Amino acid sequence: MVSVASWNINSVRLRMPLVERLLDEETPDVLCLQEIKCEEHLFPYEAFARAGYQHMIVHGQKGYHGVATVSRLPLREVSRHDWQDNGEARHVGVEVGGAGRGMIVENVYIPAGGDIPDRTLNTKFGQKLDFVERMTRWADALDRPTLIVGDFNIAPLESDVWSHKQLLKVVSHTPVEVEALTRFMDAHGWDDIGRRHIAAPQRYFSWWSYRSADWKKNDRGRRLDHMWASPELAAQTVSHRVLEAARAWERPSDHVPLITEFAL
DNA sequence: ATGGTGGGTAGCCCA
Repeated sequence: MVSVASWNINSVRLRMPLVERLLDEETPDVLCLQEIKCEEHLFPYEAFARAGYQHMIVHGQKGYHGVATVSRLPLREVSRHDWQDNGEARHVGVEVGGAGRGMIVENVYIPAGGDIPDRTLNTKFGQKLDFVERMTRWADALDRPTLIVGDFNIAPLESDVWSHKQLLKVVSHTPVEVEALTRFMDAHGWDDIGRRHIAAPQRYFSWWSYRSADWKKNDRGRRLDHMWASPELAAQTVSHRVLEAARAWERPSDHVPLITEFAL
């Protein structure tokens, strides 16, 4: 069994106690973090090593974005793409286990894309679409079973949001974003592990805005975080969970962790 | 229709 978790942590240094709680309670073999918000030399390497996660691949930058993959099993970095071509740290790819025959785990943080869903009025929205388009070209050439996880910042299905109708013009759920993400899915034939285990139209959210007096009561969530795999790898999944309780932990991230177990 | 909160870091950007 190998388990992989993904979590947009929104500052790894501030929320290291929450990360330690997750590692202690769930003991995933691999944890992919997004929005670590620190440079590589400021990453809390010692705390992860103390928790039993001695293998760490960090792609950080000052103040914004940044991803890290930590593991109890040996890791080897295989790629570090800049799909936006602007120097932001939003991806790292690793191989878990033996070189050439281990599991490929791609950890990605797709840009949020700003507030206005129009690339002529909002550069960031165009950058988001271009980022997904470059991912699509990359996925088209993949030649190994791969797992890709992270904050995609797109909720593609109607049941991935609290109100399909009210979010159609809200960045993260617009048709143009969903179409771009669908092209990415089709380029490799990715299997959406989340929806394999919690089939639509069941409620499935991974993010609730901080800008709500009571996130739980209103439950205006969205599924922005995903775990997608090559079909042969997805067929080996035995469980998938959304740790919704983590949204109520002390000083929480606005995202919650996802965990998938593989029978490998 | 609007603004609401949170994090990093230095006078705003990003989510």
